[in-house]
Amino acid sequence: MPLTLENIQQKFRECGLKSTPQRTAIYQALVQSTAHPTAEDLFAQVSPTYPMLSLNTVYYTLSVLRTAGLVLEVNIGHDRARFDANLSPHHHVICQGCQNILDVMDPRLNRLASPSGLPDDFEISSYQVAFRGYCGACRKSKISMTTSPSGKRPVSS
Amino acid sequence: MPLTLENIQQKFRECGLKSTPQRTAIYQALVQSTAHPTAEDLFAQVSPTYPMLSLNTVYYTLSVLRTAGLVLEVNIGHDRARFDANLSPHHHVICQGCQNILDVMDPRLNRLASPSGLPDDFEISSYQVAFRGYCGACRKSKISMTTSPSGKRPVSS
DNA sequence: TTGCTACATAGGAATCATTCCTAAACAGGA
DNA sequence: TCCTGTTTAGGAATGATTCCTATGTAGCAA
Ligand SMILES: [Mn+2]
Ligand SMILES: [Mn+2]
Ligand SMILES: [Zn+2]
Ligand SMILES: [Zn+2]
Repeated sequence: MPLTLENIQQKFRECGLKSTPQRTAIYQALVQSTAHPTAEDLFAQVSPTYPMLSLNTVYYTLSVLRTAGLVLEVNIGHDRARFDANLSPHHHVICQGCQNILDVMDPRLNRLASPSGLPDDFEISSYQVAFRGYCGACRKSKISMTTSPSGKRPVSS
Repeated sequence: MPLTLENIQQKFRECGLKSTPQRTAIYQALVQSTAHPTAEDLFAQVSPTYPMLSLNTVYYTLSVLRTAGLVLEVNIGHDRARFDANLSPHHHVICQGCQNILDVMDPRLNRLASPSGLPDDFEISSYQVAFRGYCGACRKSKISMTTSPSGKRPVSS
């Protein structure tokens, strides 16, 4: 099933969500992306089509979609919140240079045994593996960046 | 080796760090804790002994210790930064009720194979597994908390 | 022991992502 | 078509973290 407008609107109806142009555009932009964008990324992408769009609405919409279970908040580190409409179980790798986040679909990671050594009454409901490293582009430019501890984004897809 | 003052001061010297009362107290508080405290947690703990201590100094000290490799920033989610002086490789579980973070020392988790499906030029340098769930105390009180999406901390320490 | 100097501290202001507040617009059902 | 509860936009508020800067001081050398 491709992501036609009717498809999105039906998904909203199934979740009991009103279907508005802004909400549809924000969700569609997120579904089409594999970059795990921030609220501001989505705002920048949808804004040209809806010049009246408020960043506030993006935040509100994302919280609604998250509550409905259509969107996941994928935060690696404690910087800006990043979002993911890919609901299939998977993990992530973040480039410490450009901060780009890639999906890691390796099915072995979805079978990790419950960890030992926890209190008996602690109940694990989920887990996420966050890999860190450097992408090819950032590895090449890493030599010249001895000063700043956190690099800028050279390539952002 | 217990954590005497001389021990801490020697460790600072080995890293080329000046040894000040504030710095020593902050690091000592972090070493003694297993709670992965925030900067403000540490400020609250050290403040009574050093009433002139600035929260700013806590942030600066933590960044210095992190750069020196004596302290790790353990951020699960993108909320406040939390710190860890436990340098042995391990992972974490966070209670979604009280936000307490526990260490997960299961050695199996330190042997995960490099994930498949990544671009060839991506170089993984580390990874961290973050488990989520509910501790015993929060499970018991979860029934009465249908309204607030993120609960308060019932037990902290 | 004394003096120098680079680093550390404290306090205030600035930053910035996110949330709160509120009035107007509107989607969806009656 | 009308009503009502939701959604939106915009402005203000919040709060963690960083920036700026003057003063203090640890560690080294004379
Ligand atoms: Mn993803
Ligand atoms: Mn830990
Ligand atoms: Zn990169
Ligand atoms: Zn708990």
